[in-house]
Amino acid sequence: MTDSPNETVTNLPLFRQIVDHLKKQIVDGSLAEHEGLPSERTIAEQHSVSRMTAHKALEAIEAEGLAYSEDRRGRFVSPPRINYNVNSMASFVTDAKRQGVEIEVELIADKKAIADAKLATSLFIAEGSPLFERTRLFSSSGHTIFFETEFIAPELCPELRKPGIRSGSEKLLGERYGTLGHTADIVVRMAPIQPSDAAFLGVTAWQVGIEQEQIVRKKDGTAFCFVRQVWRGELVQFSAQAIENR
Amino acid sequence: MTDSPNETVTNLPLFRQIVDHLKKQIVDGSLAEHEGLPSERTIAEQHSVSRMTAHKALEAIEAEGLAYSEDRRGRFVSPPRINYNVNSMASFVTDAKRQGVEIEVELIADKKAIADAKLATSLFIAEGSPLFERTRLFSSSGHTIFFETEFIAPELCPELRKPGIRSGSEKLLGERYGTLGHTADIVVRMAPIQPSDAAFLGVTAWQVGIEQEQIVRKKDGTAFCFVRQVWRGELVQFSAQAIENR
DNA sequence: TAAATAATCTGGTATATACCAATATTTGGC
DNA sequence: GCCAAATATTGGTATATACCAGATTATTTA
Repeated sequence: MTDSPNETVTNLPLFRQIVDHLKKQIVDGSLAEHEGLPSERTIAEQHSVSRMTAHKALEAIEAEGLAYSEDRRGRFVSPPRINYNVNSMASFVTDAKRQGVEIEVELIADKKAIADAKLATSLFIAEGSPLFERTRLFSSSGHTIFFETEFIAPELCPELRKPGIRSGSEKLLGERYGTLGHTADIVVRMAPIQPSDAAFLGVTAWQVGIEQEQIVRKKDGTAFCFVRQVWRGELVQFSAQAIENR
Repeated sequence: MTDSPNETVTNLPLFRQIVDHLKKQIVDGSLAEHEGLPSERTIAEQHSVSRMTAHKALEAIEAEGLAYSEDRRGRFVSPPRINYNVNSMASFVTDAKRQGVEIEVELIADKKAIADAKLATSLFIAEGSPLFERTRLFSSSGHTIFFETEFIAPELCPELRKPGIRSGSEKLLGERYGTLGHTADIVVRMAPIQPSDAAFLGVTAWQVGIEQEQIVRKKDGTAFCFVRQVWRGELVQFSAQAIENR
């Protein structure tokens, strides 16, 4: 026993105490979703610490997924996590709806591309093959959640060539491949968000997020589509189901 | 065109340039796995920046999963990511072995516990019910990767009561439930590592990692085991397979 | 009233400095 | 050669200060 009974047994760094203080305000609801947090300078003054310490505290709050920052605008309370079931090909959008979260989808790119080494390997096509590249941004109440870039090999699915497919980009994920998509190999990893990706999300570059890659296959096992998603990591949790000896 | 042709088009913050410099050294192999990086003070001197800037750069390198830090010892090059297939109940250990990574398992706790609210809900048992709690630490070449705490409800699986089960803790994951475990509901999310968990992993508290929760079920669907894992996020990637209309 | 301008606020970055406590290393004594 | 004490090194934290450039708001001007 080195601590005397009446002194608090914290031993926490200073900025951690500020984190706990802010956390309380967020979880007890005195700060609403998307409501602005006090600025770094205000917090520094309130807690009589330097601005750098306040900065560290707010950074930590972000890491916990309780708030997000917008460069030179301020910091705001994060909405709760959304669950994403990676095992189901069902639409994330309808999935979210079931959780009471309305998702907006915005098409931000729809162009032709050519397969680089990675895409070529993933889709078993030649490097340089033509592809459709389509990027969509998913958000909720104006707050970006993730974006997704699909690379579709038209040579592998003439079904998608017919008119309407490119204009159907507003469609929900679950409907996008019609009866074409059957299985998908998914990889999820934690990674810092690259500047170009951060621009899409309206997020500070290099902050840690979640990267997801999918290879979508037809019923016969042919890969025809490569999907890459970049998520604000604190906004989502992934669920899956394991089965023995699959 | 605001940039003149002969000036580098970086526009990167100072610490980012240091990150890139270190990154190069790591990826081209001039720094081996688990080899020590230069200290913050050395880097500060080498690049003529303040120590805080060097600190930020090294923090960023860690966030990218290229290095890890040990408090007051130094920073070291991270080993490459390990893949973990969440869809298969197969052993992570044998899975890793197939990738050429040898895993050491250490039992760090094996005791009786009682169900709190969350465990009670997950396992459909009464709050306060007795449980077996077992914690194991998984590492590779002495480098911790994750730990796992299992909560097993003995009332739900008398099979596990017989002698041998508690002593079998060195067994591989895939063998642990014998033919008992059949499916598992898995949730994966990014979260800062709490101090108590960080202690297990030998990692700085609050740094972002990956939390996994499993509810393991028998063939009849009865949940009998709750598993919680905490990973060094940069060390792993999760793979899964999605199937349409499962 | 509407548009242009100025002042203020914001987070991001950077420096120089300082102290702490755990860890490594060197040194000294036997 | 071995062990203990002194020293150096390390990452973590904290402060005070400063500048930048975009965002927001207030003010002035046409």
